[in-house]
Amino acid sequence: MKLLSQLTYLDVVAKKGSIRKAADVLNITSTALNRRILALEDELGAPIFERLPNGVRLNTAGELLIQHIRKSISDLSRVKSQIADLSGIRSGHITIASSAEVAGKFLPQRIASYRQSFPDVSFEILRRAPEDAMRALQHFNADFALIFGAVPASEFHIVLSVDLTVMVAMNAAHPLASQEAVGLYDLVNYPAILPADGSGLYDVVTIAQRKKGLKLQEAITSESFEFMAHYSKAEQAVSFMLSFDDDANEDEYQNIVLRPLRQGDKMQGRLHIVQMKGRVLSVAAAKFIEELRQHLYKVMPDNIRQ
Amino acid sequence: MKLLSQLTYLDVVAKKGSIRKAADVLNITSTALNRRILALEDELGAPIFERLPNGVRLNTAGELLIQHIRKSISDLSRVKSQIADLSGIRSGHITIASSAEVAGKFLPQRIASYRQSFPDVSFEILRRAPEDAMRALQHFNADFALIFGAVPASEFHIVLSVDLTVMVAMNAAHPLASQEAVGLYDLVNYPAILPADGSGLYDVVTIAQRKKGLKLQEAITSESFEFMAHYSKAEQAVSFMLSFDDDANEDEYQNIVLRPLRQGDKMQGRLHIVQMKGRVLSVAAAKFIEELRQHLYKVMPDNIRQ
DNA sequence: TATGGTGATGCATTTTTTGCATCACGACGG
DNA sequence: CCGTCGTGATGCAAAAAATGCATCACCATA
Repeated sequence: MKLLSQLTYLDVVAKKGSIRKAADVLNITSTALNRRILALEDELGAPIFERLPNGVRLNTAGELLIQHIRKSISDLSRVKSQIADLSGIRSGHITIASSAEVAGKFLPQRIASYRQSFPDVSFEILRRAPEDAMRALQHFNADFALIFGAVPASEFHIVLSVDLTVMVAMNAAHPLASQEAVGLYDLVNYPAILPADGSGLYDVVTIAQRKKGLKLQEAITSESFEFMAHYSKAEQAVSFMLSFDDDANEDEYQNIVLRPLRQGDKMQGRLHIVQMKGRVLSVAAAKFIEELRQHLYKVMPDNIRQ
Repeated sequence: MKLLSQLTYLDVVAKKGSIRKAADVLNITSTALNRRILALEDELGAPIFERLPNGVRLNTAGELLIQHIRKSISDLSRVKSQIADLSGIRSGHITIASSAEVAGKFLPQRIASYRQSFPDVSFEILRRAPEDAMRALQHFNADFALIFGAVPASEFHIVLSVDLTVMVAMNAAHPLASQEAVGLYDLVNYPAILPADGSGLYDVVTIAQRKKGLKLQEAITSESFEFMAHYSKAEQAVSFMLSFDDDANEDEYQNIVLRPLRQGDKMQGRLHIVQMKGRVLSVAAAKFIEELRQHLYKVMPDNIRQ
């Protein structure tokens, strides 16, 4: 497409840090790309990139420009989506930066449900720790983010927040599985599988330990919640997952059961649906968020905040 | 310039309502312009213009797109200004939509003062009634506006407000000129030169008349404050002007004197410096507003609001 | 010191854009 | 009712711009 090409080129070069590599990705020769950059710098009257021996890097002017370009690209695709929507096409593309805690289980179901109504909308899920998810928003690499953890309301617009309860996940044959709810102190007797540092769930579990003055056996740390769940089948360990449904205590992973913590030991964290302040979402994205909102209101109306 | 051309073309066509006329302005043939539009519509997959027998008009999709394009143009020129500022060039262009009440006298002095520091910054003044000034902001035809009258804070960001006192302007030989302050009831004896309907000053004067239950002799209505001032020299009439300086009672138009209204008869209106919500101003424009602010604080510190 | 990577550049080629002439359509006026 | 005028659309040739190849100069690294 003509409108975007010039903008996209710059974006790719900035990301790749090399004109030749960017040209490779863009399926043009480095000569053409190089000359576009030179022409642009000439037009602006100032260089955009620093030339390093091993490539290029944005200078201050470039940082200013690329910020505008990324916003422009993002806005333009939104406008395109709106225009398509006017024509009754109902197509579009939604990019979501999501914390791992929700990317695995909650999101797929919601997307599938949404795509039953709008099969021409495509999705892209970026699995990002909270900090990286916010960066993706700032760089317009994601339309919105699902962040489990703290979000500075000064920089971002929090569309919706929901309190999620941490559940203890374990093998069905686990000694604690027979109890309806488990105590935090019981857990110290078993190896614990903890989420990686930087994830919101890690913070919640860590703070809970500190508050109760106890220490779990950190047997395994993993970035993958799928791994955590499956590993629980192999060893009598305990791990942690978020509950999106107050009823279901059984996880979709066979033989894994979820048990709540006892009253007083409950761990809670907050999931935020976040977008850039001042950003206008595409029709498709706005509808998807509306679908998320309605689902959450239906399933856990008491946990909604804001 | 390459980046803007494609965008500007659309903007001009939308404004002219005719491809041929727009092509004329842009110094290209209508063929080239027409084909650009066709190519763009092809790329978007939807028409942007309605074809009428006597030209073209934006359709809904076009309205969406042109809004984005105007914002893009405006943002890009801001970025350019910032980049130029980085290079220490301190150049730029500032477009101001200004109520007539301030465009004539107050603004020129401020601009001249500013340009002593930054001679490479160029200015463009759009003389607009409040409603039109706001429209100019929304269409990104102006960086900011000076509006004398009410501004809905929900849609616009009011950078600064200042209360301005209405002065009575008259010939130096006018019977009322000997008084230090004139009463509103005195004015009914003389023909009055009133600003045009739609201007903020007209509203202020009208409301004051209504409140006091009196009626001025509306001899002349004019959109031009210069005309009003000069006409006062020719006839023993009274007109109204805003005071930007609590000291000076003499206007720069020879033989015209300004007299305040008596206590209790005072008429006041508010001048707002307004920009679009969410809009980021260019370095040059931001500095100019800062200059305005500092000047107003110096000259009339007690009248500043917000 | 040799090597492999980087961006810049001259020149021929390809692709794109532009302009002219012309068509088809609809409004307006005699 | 028909001619005139202005509008946007389009085929074709010319002009302009972008591209690709080969090559240079530069620098880090081995």
